[in-house]
Amino acid sequence: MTGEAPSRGRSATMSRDSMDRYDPAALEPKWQAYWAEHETFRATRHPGRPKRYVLDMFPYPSGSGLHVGHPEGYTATDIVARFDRMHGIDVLHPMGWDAFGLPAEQYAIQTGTHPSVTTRANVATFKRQLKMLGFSYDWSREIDTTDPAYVRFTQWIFLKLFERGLAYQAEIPVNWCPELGTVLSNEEVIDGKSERGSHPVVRLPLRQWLLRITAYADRLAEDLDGLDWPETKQKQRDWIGRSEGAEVDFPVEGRADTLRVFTTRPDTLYGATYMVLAPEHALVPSLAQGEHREAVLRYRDSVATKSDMERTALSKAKTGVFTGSYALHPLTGDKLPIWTADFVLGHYGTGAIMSVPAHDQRDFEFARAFGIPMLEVVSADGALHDASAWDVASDGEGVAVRSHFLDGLATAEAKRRMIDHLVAEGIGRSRVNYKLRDWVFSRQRYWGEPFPIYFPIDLEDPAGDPRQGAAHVIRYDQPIAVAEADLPVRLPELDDFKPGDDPAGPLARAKDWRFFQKEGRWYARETNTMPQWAGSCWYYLRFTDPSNPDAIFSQEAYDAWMPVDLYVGGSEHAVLHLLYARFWHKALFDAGVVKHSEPFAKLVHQGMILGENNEKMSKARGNVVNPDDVVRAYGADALRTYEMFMGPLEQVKPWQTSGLQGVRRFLDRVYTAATGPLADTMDAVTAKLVHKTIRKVTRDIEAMRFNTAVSAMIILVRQLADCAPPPREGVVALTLLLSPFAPHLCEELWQRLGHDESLACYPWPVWDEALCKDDTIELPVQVNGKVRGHVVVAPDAPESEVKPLAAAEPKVKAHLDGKTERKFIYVPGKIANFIVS
RNA sequence: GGCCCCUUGGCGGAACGGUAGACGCAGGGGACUUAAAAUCCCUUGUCCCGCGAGGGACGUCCGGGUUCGAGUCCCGGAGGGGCCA
Repeated sequence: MTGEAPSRGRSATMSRDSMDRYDPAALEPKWQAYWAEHETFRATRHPGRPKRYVLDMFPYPSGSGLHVGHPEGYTATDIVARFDRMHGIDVLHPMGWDAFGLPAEQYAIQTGTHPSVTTRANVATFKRQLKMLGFSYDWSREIDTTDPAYVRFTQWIFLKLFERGLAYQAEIPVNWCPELGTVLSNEEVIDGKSERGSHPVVRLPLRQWLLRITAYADRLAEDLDGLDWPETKQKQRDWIGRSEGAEVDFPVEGRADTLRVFTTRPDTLYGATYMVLAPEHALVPSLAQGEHREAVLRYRDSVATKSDMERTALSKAKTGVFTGSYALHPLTGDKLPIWTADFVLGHYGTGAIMSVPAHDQRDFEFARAFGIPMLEVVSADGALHDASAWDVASDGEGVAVRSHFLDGLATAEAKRRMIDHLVAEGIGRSRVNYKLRDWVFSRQRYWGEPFPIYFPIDLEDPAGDPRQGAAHVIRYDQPIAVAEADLPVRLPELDDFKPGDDPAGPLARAKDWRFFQKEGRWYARETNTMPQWAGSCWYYLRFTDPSNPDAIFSQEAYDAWMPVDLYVGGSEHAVLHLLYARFWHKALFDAGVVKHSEPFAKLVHQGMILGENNEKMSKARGNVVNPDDVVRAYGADALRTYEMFMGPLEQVKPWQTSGLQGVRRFLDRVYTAATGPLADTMDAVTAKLVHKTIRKVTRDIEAMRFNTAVSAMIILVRQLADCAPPPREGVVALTLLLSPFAPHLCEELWQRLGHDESLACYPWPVWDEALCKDDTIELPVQVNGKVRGHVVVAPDAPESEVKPLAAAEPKVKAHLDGKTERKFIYVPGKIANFIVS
């Protein structure tokens, strides 16, 4: 029977086959409809049951729809969610849309289509595709960050940050992208170009909203320790970039000014031979003296367009200009020339450094380039050397030399003593510096959350109407929070979404929206909008109570589901989204809104799926695989199972349609085996394999090793099909084991096996440990570490039994003859090894 | 330049320090078929010896080390990738 395979010819003449065969195109919609109708995956808490919150990073619904990379992580979480439900766990597994963002707005600018229209259409496509793949989301919890009901609480959180002094305005040099008409965060600028679209970016001072993430720098770094996260933790630590050191004040010769520098090596202070200011440092123009002035200013202007990366690359030739001024060494009184150079950044530390060329590579190269002397003050061996003879700086630790009261001290101790001395003299202090900077939070765009902030207006003519263009001054220094009851502040309708040259952004053109009168006084709304990160900073919280009309969520809902137990998404969000979300969560924790200090207990990054040619999938490379096509040709279950079978979840791996074909063949075999006649008894060998497979698949899913779980099931179905007919018990077990991977197929088989209800909450099969044990094994026998033969013994056979057997095995014996035994190693169940000579 | 990760057949990948290459793909051979597709079965790391059964050597990027035993642990190097500069 099983040998009589169903015919599945491609040609029309053969398609009249009436035999029962696996037809995902019919099966999959059937079960999707069943799940929707029965609300199979509605998340509800049952008293006394454990809970699990299994979360995907929700997508930006782009115009091009899902690509095969999306279902990778989504399938992994879906398997975990389904597996947990079958273990009697209450599961929250939601999905939503991170729907604000530039592409919809760019499209609006080009076509005049309102971004909300584009967004709605894109969401519909994404939702259709996700449903097509059979993910067990609780769709009643779907959220959309652009929904005013959601925006209301994004704004509410902003007000919490504002109240707590964590949101503030500043006139700061920002990354202005004229092409996009907006300011970009440092993270969004790559190589002096916008991350999106690669447009040039220049630095301009603009009024911006900033979030004081630096106030949380230490906690963001320290609390990583308790999280079950991958290397991402180290990336975040590096990004925060905590460094301990000292601030030192250097008087400027002949002036009242002081140059304050930050250094991680206060122990090298006696080795400082010159000073460097960032070209944008406030004192640069006034320090540029006499004949140097013009060159300094010209140099400063030439640097304005360079990116931080270009400026600080170690490999690049050092440039810089002498200002003509001198600082005085705070301990020796020596004159130190003050230079300006682009390798010093205005926004790191104090924007000024003391240069110790003997012990810092950049300082070393700079000093070399400009003939500045260098002085060794840290010696690896305690002896004195001539630094000017070196090829590279010596930036390691050692013993202080030529440093007066520090001489002979090891670096760590020398740092401490120097800081004590600076404090005593009142010329310096211990200081922690961070690479992390406050988060530029405003964008000059339309399609984002409006700020719930407005400002008073001073009118020249008290009777004037600013909407009509009456002369006025907006008092940006007096921001006022919109009352909670008035949230959300909705976006005005516009028909022109272009950013224009006005850094106030397109909302500034909606005059009726922007200006309003209250108790006789005119006010102006903030016209900036929030960046796309805002909505994704807290969506996991809203999923616990997505349609609560009164509050961000109820305490019961929060307690029911938080924290997120498993969070899966791409590693491209390792520092941005994941750091921002943790920051908001901690601020909400301090505000008493949430009860956990961290939102995401366990994090996993799925690896990217490359095109069949091993390159990143992209339209330009023409190697994009469309899930719609795959599902049409092979079925959603085959796509899901294949993506899990490709290799370890975290790994980058290339798509292979032939591999997908192989998985489809596997599903065909399962269908064929399960839908034919079944036997009510099972032989011992098959029973053993069934139980071993249950154990392996269970453990593999728990460890998220989905690829090896699939491989175990492939082996099992072969064994079952070899039985004629296949044993019912084995087929039942396989159906349950495979169901998280191929849920449609397995629901169908489950029904055919005589069940009226979905298997979604049917208890997961359990294995009999006794049945998993082998009675005998083929124990490999080595001679001097090389396998020479095998003996069949019990796994736990004693050495006294194994050794004579092994020695007598002919092939082993041949290698033992004439040799003297030195040692015998026996690891029961693993190996026997004769050491002879 | 720094930090981190990776490197196993023709390909994707398996392997608590214990028989390297499970499973899948691709390849070869066969069954079924008028033929093809589909399906099923066998086979497939490299080299050497042997008609054959079989036997042997080599083999997890390279060089060292630890160990009875190393793909796995340690040190050094090369190549690739990620993040940061």
